[in-house]
Amino acid sequence: MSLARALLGMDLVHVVRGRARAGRIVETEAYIGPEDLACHASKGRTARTEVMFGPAGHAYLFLVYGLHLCVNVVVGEGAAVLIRALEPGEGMQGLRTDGPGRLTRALGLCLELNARPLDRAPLFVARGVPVPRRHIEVSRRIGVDYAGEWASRPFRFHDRRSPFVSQGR
DNA sequence: GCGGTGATAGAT
DNA sequence: TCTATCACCGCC
Repeated sequence: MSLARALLGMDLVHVVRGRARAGRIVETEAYIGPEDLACHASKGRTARTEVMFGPAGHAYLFLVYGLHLCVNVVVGEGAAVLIRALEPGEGMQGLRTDGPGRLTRALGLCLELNARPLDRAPLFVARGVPVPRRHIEVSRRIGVDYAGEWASRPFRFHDRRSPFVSQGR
């Protein structure tokens, strides 16, 4: 929860063949643990969700709808923060980064990056300028209507100054 | 609005 | 083995 706010303004960087691709995080969602029915960890500890129960600061990547990768920062105890939108930075000009599937494609991520630490290359979060609380807008999470009351919890965060926030509903 | 696509989890 | 489901996106 606090991490979902703290990640706003930080840079997500992927180094591919010596070239960095980077973007500033402007939209996140918190998935708070096994009790959260929208969180994959609500299935318990499985081969897929195990990484969310591991060390904080590692990556949780998964494929959704057979086409799109999503990237999360692991919090631990079954919790993680989904990165939903970036402002294109180094090596990302002209690419769309507004949306969890678009940004993983723009960064060139792949499933093999799952469970890797996010404090070193090839994929890492770099210090940026934190978004002040007054600029953070809070809303319900996108695309989790199946999760009952959990779908309406205020777990989505975005920088209201950014034009690169996703348009999902 | 609708369908593609494949990993996952649970059922059979 | 089989089947339903899915933290999305591009095009109609």
